[in-house]
Amino acid sequence: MIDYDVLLDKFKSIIKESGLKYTKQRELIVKFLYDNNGHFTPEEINDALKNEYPDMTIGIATVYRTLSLLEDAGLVTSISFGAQGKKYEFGLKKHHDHLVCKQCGAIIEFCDDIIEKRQQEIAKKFNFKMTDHTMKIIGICQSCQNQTKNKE
Amino acid sequence: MIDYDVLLDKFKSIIKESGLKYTKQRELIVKFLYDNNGHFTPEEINDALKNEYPDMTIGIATVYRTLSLLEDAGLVTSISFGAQGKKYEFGLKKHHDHLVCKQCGAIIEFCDDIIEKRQQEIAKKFNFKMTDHTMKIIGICQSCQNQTKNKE
DNA sequence: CTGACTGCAAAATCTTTGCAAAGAC
DNA sequence: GTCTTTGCAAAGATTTTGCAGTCAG
Repeated sequence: MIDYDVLLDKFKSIIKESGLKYTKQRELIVKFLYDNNGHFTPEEINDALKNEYPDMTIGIATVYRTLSLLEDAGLVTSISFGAQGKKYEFGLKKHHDHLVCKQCGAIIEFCDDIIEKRQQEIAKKFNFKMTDHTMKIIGICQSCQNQTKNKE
Repeated sequence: MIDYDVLLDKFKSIIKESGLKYTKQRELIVKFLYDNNGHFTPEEINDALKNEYPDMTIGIATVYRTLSLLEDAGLVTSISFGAQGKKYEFGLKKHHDHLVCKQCGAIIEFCDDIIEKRQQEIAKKFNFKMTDHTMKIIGICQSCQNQTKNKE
């Protein structure tokens, strides 16, 4: 996994190159996603930061603006849930896909070389310049399967 | 492709089994998705139906309610676009995945057996009861690539 | 008839925007 | 100092819900 200092440098370069400014808020959001391995809604990120830094006020609008900025820069990626919005995760890890439990919302990550390779072949076949790809396997996770059994 | 009459029968059985009612509005929405091969937002469907049947008033709420019903029944499937909502398509065609152009929003469908098979293996590996899966390859489609070149 | 469905409008979500004050460079 | 960013609150966009009337079975 990329080192936090390296990440910070990368982030600062991107900021600089775009003529943007480096602010505490932006750093905290990057740091949060770096430190917490997982998938978060903008609101969750906002709440967590409020909790962790009670003396700072970070507006939800800033979280949205920053996430959108970070996503453009490729530092975070998002996974969407229809009308129920998006969840964000740190983007500079090895590419991976997701298993999503439609009952409890749990997300399991996995990576599969066969699929990764095949996706590239498909994009090529359609003359598509692939910039990203996502795969979601939707279903019921093991623990939810067990719960359902118990209830019946 | 499944015949419209067969589809209608299927739809009616589902309706009956669930103790629901068969209404003109529901039929029109199913028919629209059957007739129009493509991906539509609830609003697009609503507008199209308003256009096609000017003497009927179909509320947007009904479209949402029906789509959700149809999705549960497996007759339509949806593809999500983050905060920009969902698009729906007719669901009883061969399973397939999507290439999405992030510039013009075009959606190309494709189907790949290698990926389909691999997805099942992965779900099994994680003891996941797969009910559905989606793959999106995001990028720039060929015609948008050409346009960008011309502008430069 | 009875209970489900509909359209409407109001409410609820989630996200974006306008603006004055604050902060980065 | 200048120009971007921020937080707030208000505005937008999308989806859901409550309700009285309507319609299918």
